[in-house]
Amino acid sequence: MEAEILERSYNPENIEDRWFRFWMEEGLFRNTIREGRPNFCIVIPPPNITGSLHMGHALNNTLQDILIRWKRMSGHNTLWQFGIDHAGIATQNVVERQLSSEGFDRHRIGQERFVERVWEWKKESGGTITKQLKRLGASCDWDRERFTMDEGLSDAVKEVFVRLYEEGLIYRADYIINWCPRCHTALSDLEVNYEGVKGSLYHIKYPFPNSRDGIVVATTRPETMFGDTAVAVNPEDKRYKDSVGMEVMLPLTGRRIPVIADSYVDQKFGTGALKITPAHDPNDFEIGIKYNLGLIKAIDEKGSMTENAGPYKGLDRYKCRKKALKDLEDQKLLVKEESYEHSVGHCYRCHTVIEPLVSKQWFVKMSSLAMPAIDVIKRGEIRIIPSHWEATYFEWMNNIRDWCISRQIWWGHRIPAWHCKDCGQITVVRSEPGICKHCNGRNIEQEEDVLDTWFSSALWPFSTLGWPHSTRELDTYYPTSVMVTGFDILFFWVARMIMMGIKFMGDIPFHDIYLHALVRDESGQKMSKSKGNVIDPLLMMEKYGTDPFRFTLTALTAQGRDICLSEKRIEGYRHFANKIWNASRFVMLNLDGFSSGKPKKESLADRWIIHRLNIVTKDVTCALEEYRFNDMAGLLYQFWWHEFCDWYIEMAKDALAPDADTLDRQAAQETLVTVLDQGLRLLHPVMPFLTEHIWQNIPHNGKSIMVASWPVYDKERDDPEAEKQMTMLMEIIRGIRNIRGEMNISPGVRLKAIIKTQDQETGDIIMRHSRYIISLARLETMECGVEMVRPKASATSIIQGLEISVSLEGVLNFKEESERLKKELKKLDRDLEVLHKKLANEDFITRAPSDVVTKEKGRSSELSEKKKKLEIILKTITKCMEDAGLH
RNA sequence: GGGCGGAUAGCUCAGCGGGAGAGCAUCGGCCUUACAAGCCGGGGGUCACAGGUUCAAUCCCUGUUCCGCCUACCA
Repeated sequence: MEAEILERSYNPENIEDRWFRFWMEEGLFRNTIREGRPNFCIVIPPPNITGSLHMGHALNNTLQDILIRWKRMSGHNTLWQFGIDHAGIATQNVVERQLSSEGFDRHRIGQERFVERVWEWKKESGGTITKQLKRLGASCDWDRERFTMDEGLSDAVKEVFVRLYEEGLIYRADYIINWCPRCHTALSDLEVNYEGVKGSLYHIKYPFPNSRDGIVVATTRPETMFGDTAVAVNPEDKRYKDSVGMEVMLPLTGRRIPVIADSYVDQKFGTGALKITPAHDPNDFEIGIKYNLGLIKAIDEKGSMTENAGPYKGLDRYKCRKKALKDLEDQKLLVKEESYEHSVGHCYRCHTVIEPLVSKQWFVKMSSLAMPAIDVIKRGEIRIIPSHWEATYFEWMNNIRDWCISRQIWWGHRIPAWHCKDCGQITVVRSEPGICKHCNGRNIEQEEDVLDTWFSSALWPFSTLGWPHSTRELDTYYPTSVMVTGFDILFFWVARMIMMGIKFMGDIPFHDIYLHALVRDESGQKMSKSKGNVIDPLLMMEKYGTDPFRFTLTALTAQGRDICLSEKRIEGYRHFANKIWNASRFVMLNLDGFSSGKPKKESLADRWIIHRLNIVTKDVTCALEEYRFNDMAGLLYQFWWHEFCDWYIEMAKDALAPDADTLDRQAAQETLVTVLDQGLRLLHPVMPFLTEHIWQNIPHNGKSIMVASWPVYDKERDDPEAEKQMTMLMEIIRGIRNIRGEMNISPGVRLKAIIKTQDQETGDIIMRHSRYIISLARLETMECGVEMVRPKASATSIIQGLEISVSLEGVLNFKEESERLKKELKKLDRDLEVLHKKLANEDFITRAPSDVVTKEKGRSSELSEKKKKLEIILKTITKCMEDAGLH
């Protein structure tokens, strides 16, 4: 690749697409397995086929990409397994909508044709999210893309279903389930969102036969009364003691139902009498079983009333409610209506109010699967990060309920079960059996229901690697390294993967679970289309560049905290990208005559920045190891901007000047290239495009920064002496700049500085590096030594025992300077007061650790010393003011 | 109802038993030829409230208030 001079400023447009293509063409994303290397594997949380990239995806995949790129550079065998989820209900909804716009519905074209239509749709629109993830720079092994509905994964699904069925862990039963009347399917408990809804609590009188008296029940859903099979009261309830065992008449239909007593009923709620509708309420269902009440279905799968509702038959459930209430009122049986807020289940896909229904469905028995999945977390075989999610996990797993896995839709894995019309038995096998296993009859039909999408997702960590076949990838990468996902699907997905992994692979699916936060808007609101507060990641990437966008997400990803994203932050980090761009540009413009090699003459600044680079390498690596993404970003930001750019580059300028010593220049060039190279590598996982582009244009070895080695901390390169000396020089420079700033002296004015040291040695160090101070503090001259005398008309700072005076002959405003010193003294007094109090405390001296005491004593004497010096200076200033007649 | 998390600068957030931090915003001074998407400097906080533990608390414990979130069968 030919080097090019960088443009004057960072412009992401021209570089992102280009380098992504380069990586693809070079096959750098591809998983390569080499013996003797550690393995690192992430299976992607599969995006929905219907999806397009939102902030959650952007965050989730940025973090995964950071980990994968880091491990790839560290020399691991790496696989980031990509794939897509068929999203049963969501996809079916999309295609149904399409059909309806053409004037069809799915029942008219039939299941087979419908499924074909979905595949057609997938071919056209299914690739959207893939393209978008590539735009984000995701370094998945794109050649290994899998789809939950493809052949291999479907085999895995069948295999698992059959084995669970054979073990008795899958069963079919009549049970109360959550029914979505719009999607026309059963849903698992997790797929129902409960929301507070303002409704009413209706008090309805159920009369005794041949009596005007009766029992008043309270309900939020009067339309379900046609399915009532009893009225229940608390056995302790004195009001109803005599009624238990009697019968009441169901209003509007006149059917008789018994009054029963059960302690489940809360005397204090409503009227203390509860209507029992086993076919339409999960609790009532339980009570129904307990008392053998039978099931009367009043509402059908479309949400309309059944013949059991008598004259209301065929009415929509809400229309029926309205009409029934009016009729009850006419009959004076509606005793009271009070407004009441309660929570109502909604379909998580289409937001329709869920109807609890009794229906024949397939279930997975969970308790025996859950137990080992609890243990692996307890034993620490799988770590959840941040760990506080463990409690939530245990809570759910310990109270786990059976999982309803059948869905009455057409898009999904059809349940591999065949019903025999002759003997009524079920045959569950891996492939079309042809005959009934029980009676050998040929009159069999496959179950129409399909499986919950999460059933196939639960197998994801091994099905994508080839299971049930034995493959090299499966051998190498299972258990995978880490699962990176949002906490919102901890139960939906993560827990189920653990259970299935243990069950079918005999091993955990991953070692770590990193649960990241939700991305919210800047005021902490969940982003949603209806609120109109969504920030579109694609728009952000276009506007500010992918790298700054990724960096922003990374910098905001603190463990256990939600992310409040504002566009301002992205803009800010674009400035950071520009800074890196320009620092690199500076280096490239100063490489005349550069030849790589160990410098013969290192300056203090060279030693210092190499030392800092080494430390940052250690810290960044450590942050990654602990999933502290925000710390990683912060460390890199600080190092690049405030150490490399603000200090090292400025200090190197002298050495690069045309008239500078050749050896100095060589050392500076070598250092600049080294820091740039290593600094870019450290940054690459977060900002892949920018770093690749720059890296390709500086002296480098290797094909791509993507596969350049990850920098390694080397204890030998620690240089605490350089750090110490630089810190002192930096503080001196800051001290002089501070005076300039506070005194409002323009940067154009060159100053004279006089530094009085306490010992000769320090003076020598300062003099040896005076060029840094002269240049960065913009001095004309600098003198330094033990014997220095402060000029009368000068402003002074005390730093590390040094008395730094800036001569301001003729320009010093004595009043201003005395104010400045007084301010400084006031601050000192405050600090000293605290310290004195502490040191005067006998308990502190005796009980605090001795190093703390020593430190505080040292600080105290340092500050006292400083105070003394400042007071003397203030005195002379005051005297000067008096002499000049100022007050 | 149960559980979890949060309350730190104007904003968004780190930190966490011994000297209150960052980015952005703000104010003052600068076109100092890598960068005005920049440089230099400044101001700004009883670390929600009340107790307790400790030589020492923003940090640990208890309680209160307010905000999120998860979870649950009160009709």
